[in-house]
Amino acid sequence: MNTRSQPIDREKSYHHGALKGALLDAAEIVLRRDGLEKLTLRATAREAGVSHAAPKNHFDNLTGLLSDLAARGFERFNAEIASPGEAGDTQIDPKQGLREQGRRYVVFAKNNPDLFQLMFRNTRLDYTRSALKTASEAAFAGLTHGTGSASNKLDREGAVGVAFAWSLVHGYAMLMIDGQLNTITKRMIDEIDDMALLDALLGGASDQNTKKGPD
Amino acid sequence: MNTRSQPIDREKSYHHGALKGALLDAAEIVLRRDGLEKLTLRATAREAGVSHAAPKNHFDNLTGLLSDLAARGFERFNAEIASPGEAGDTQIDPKQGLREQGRRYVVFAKNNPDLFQLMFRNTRLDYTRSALKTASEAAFAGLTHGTGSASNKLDREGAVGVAFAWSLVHGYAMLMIDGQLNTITKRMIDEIDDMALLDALLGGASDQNTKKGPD
DNA sequence: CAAATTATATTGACACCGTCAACATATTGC
DNA sequence: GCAATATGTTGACGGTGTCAATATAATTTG
Repeated sequence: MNTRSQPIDREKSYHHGALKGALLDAAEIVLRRDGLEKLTLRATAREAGVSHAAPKNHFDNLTGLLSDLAARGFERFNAEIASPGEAGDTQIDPKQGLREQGRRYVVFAKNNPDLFQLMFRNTRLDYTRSALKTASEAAFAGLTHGTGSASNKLDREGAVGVAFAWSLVHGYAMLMIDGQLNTITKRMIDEIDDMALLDALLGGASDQNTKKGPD
Repeated sequence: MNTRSQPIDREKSYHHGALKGALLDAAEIVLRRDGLEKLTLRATAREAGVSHAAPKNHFDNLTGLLSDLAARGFERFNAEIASPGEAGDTQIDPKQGLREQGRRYVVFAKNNPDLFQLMFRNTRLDYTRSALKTASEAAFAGLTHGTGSASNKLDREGAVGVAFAWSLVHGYAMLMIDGQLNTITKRMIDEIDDMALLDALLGGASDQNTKKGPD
């Protein structure tokens, strides 16, 4: 209770200060530690050390919390997916860039499986919420940009290209997360890593000894 | 509802007769009518007209009910996906057959979105349950068979082929179900149907006037 | 500076959920 | 007919989201 200097010291103050951010942090912890199923309003409040109804003031309801958390996810997603060559626009090979972007897509899903499912699973998400709306739209715009269709309008060929690339990596990520990909890798003569299979799948014949798996 | 001549008259009998099947039927109704989120043990029992704890005798817990329901889904899935040319083995063109199988995959997802998500979403499913185990294994075997890799063991090329085709259609189905595909179709100059886009995506240049949509 | 107002957090209640134990009833085997 | 078993019901528990009522902090206002 030694509150001094700063406006509030937290710890034991009735008011928490910036609770919204703290709740999102707490939700992220719960999501990563206990999984998407256990991510509840009350668990989040518990993790943040506040009462069970405190989140209502900041998120209205569960959908609000999940949506804002998904928005955070899309921001990270954007930062990680956007090819470094996109900012500087110094691409060596457009096809190679697309492969790299697809690889990052799957890596993100592998490293953040619960967050990934939260972001792309429709249920309990409100895409009209400003935070989620802007972040997700930026993500989708980035995807179309990555396939070469920079314009806002897509012709038939461009749409097919985007849908093709997106479906491929998204399906791979989902099958991988849900464990169904094992039904393939387990039947292989010489089992290989998830990411190695992805490289073989994306690369055509990019690299032969794709035995690396830097998670 | 006027069942007679049968062993029990239902309606008001304490024992229900074949409750397990009736519960699965009820669960299917709830799933289709109220969605996967609302599919609960109690809602199923309510729909079947029995007490809230009745399902426990037949399914142990919620996982049991969902798993058995998913098993039913995989059986229907198998019946619908397996190409008619597979039994008779009278395929015109293997590539054409694969396209047709992929199309059926997406059509199944479109017609049974909640069931599809139940089947392929890992959470709350127990794949070691005999019913689900056999049905799902049959489904996965059918998929590998469809891509030409009939053997139980997959070489590198075969595995890549299966993973490629599966990821493509699975991703498309998921993006379609979750509504994210709209971000593509809405940006198209001339908007087209989900299935038309799929045809263009799968077919390469199979058919030009793919405007049919027999749902 | 004190009072009024607003913002924020707590408490308690409600209906729903899955799950379990205790009980009641029907079916089956002897 | 009676015991044993299978099946269904009832009631309880702790968990959940959500809401209304309350309490407290922060801010504005006079």
